[in-house]
Amino acid sequence: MNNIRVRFAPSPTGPLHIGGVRTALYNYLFARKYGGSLILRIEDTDQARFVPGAEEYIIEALAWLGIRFDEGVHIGGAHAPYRQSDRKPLYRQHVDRLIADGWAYCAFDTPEALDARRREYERQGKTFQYDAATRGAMCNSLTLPEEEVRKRLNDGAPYVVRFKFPADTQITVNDLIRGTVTVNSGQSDDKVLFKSDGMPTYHLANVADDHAMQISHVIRGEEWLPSAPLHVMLYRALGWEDSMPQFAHLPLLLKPDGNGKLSKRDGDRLGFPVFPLQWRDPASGEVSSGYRESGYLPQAVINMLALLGWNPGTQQEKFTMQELIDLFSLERISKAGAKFDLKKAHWFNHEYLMEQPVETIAGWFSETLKGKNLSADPARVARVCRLVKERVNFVSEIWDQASFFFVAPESYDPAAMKKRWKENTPAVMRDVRQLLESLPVFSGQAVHDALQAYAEERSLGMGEVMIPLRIALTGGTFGPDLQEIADVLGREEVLRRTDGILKNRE
RNA sequence: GGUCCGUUCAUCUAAGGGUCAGGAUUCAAGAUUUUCAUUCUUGCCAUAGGGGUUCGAAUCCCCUACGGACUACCA
Repeated sequence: MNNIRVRFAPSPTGPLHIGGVRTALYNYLFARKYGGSLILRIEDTDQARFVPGAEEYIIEALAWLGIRFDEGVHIGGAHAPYRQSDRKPLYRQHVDRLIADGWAYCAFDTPEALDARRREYERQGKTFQYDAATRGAMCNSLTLPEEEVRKRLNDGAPYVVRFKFPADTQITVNDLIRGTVTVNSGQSDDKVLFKSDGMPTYHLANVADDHAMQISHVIRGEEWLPSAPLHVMLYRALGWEDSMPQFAHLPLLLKPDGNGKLSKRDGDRLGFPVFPLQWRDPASGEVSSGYRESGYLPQAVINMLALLGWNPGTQQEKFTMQELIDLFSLERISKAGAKFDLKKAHWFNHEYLMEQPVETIAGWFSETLKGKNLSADPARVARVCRLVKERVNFVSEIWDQASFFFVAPESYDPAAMKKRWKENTPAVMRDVRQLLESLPVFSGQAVHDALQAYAEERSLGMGEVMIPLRIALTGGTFGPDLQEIADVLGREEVLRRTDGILKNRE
């Protein structure tokens, strides 16, 4: 119907981090909003950094978050293959054409030679750059005699292909978020397009594939802005300028503490996951936590990420995926980097947790119980969840709030005892015990009424009666309505715990 | 070092020349409650600095400062 085609093109060098997830999300929202297509392309041109399992991880993580693709390495499509290593033969022709047209050349300098050259410049306080000014002094097809070049190529000598950046032209990149960015070509070095291992570099592969896959908009992180002029030049050199995609460079996600862009290594150092899913590094065995395993709901992660660098201009803060799709626009993406806000992430999760049916929450909490070798009637678990859910941000916190429903307290909060367990309390508790035992019908309401009557009769504050009982039942001064607690626990257990605390204080 | 990008409360951000600079999160206080939490109410807190342009600037321009990205045969 229309020609909006965008892609998310991660490199399988490890787990995706939330910055990457946000890039994927924005691409997804943009595609959906305009009825376009989203493509998942795997950019694995660096064989040395390939990490097994990373591709599967990326697919699973995005699926968990509800980001769906129309074409991609995992589902195929009209432009398959979608993995760059599988597209290897396709790149060679572009390189050959660039060389033939004088846009690129072969360079035979060894990594060691380049290193030496860089060090030499450094000694003189300068920075070496392989460009129009220096390429004439290097070992390449521009400086070597034609015959020598042919000989080296025939002999299979290792070489790379470099882009021949013009010495002095203005290159303009039109960015949908930042406006016009102009740089002089003289600032750029002759980037390697084709490596000695026969694989293209990111720059060539990216441009070639975006063109082949008819990508209309390149929405990617700001770290790519400096190389965007090269990409523009590449489109021009390959004769594709007319169908060049539009660029939108997203602001970076920053570390919440100090400075700098959020990176994979920040991991759990800062108290929040940087990965959508838990990741176990296959080489080191090191485990990094994920949002999913930490108890975040995918909707919360999506909502939080969507607002890190974008907003609809209204005061609405909570959005369904469909609302995000309807509201999204590239124009409303901010230019400055955004710091991750842990507290707000918690708040979002709380909000979405509250929206879940109690049965769902109870289902999750049952797993926690199972893990502790506790079993309970589903109706009872659901009831407990209903009582405590508003007090937590994560399902994992329910246990902290509700363990006493399943296990009698083994100790009593010293601070609470000090403050609330008075001299006359044991006597009061013995009366309370008596009262509850003789209740004709035991219910939360009955307990409440009986204690209220007792307090009035003895001219005691409700707190003097209720709080010690609360401590007896829960171990501290926290938790939901005491009447509800008593009701769930039942007479037998309430009496047992009352005895328990009295015995403990003797 | 060089090139490019950026800069509104602690954090995410709104206000695209004229508003008491708004909202959310956090934090604090109050109310409520038998506890804690929730909830409700209130409060604290910002246009980096300096120059212009203009009747008028958070908004446009310049300089400075600060921050960031990039500067590999990595993406």
